[in-house]
Amino acid sequence: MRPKAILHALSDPVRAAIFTQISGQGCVEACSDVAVVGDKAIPKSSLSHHIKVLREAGLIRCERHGVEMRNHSRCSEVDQRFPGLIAAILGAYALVRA
Amino acid sequence: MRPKAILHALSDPVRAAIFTQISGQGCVEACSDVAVVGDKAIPKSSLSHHIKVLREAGLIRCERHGVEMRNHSRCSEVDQRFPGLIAAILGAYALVRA
DNA sequence: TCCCATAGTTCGGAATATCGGAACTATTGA
DNA sequence: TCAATAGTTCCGATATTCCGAACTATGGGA
Repeated sequence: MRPKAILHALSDPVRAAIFTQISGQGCVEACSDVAVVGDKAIPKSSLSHHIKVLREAGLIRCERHGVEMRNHSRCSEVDQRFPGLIAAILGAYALVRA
Repeated sequence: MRPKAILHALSDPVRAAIFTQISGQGCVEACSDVAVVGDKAIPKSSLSHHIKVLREAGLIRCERHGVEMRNHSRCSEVDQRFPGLIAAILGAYALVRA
């Protein structure tokens, strides 16, 4: 869980949106067919890649539950290690979107 | 000045170190020959590129003074727009280095 | 004025990363 | 065992990164 990987992961607006969604909803994200993030259609192979990047950055944890994968935010763990980092980043994106 | 560009710029530890150095010293950075950032030697073409990325992200401002270029941190302007962002990022790197 | 030295940028090619369609694997239910 | 759904891996096209070499810009002499 290094800053480099976290920043790289969240420097992509699509991944930031995915992470926001995972953090907000507590979990889940279907890769099947085409998923929609924000208002953009993402092919499942790309989504799978994005989720891998988020996982390897330590931002989310993935568990297989039967046929589907559940993605959980590791927000609190990251925040414990790097206080305020995630809030500042997601806050910055939110400011732009507003 | 978008979060995407800022995060991308600072997701490179070398650029984060350059930015920290510029923020700390107020300015300056010689591209001539080979510069040293942290304890790593950086060819001047790479350094020039890094500085361009920082500039285009809105993190620094560059002024030519005679033959040399002076780089100033735009930290306070960025902080006004995205409160806490830079502090959180540089803080995260500092935690790792410590 | 002309040339040199120094600071920095741009070019170009090799290495590397990204995106997304197609094929593949994994799991469950019938 | 087969079908359906969820997700991963492969691979080719495209874009990015890195860095040496060539180039540009500025100032200071002779």
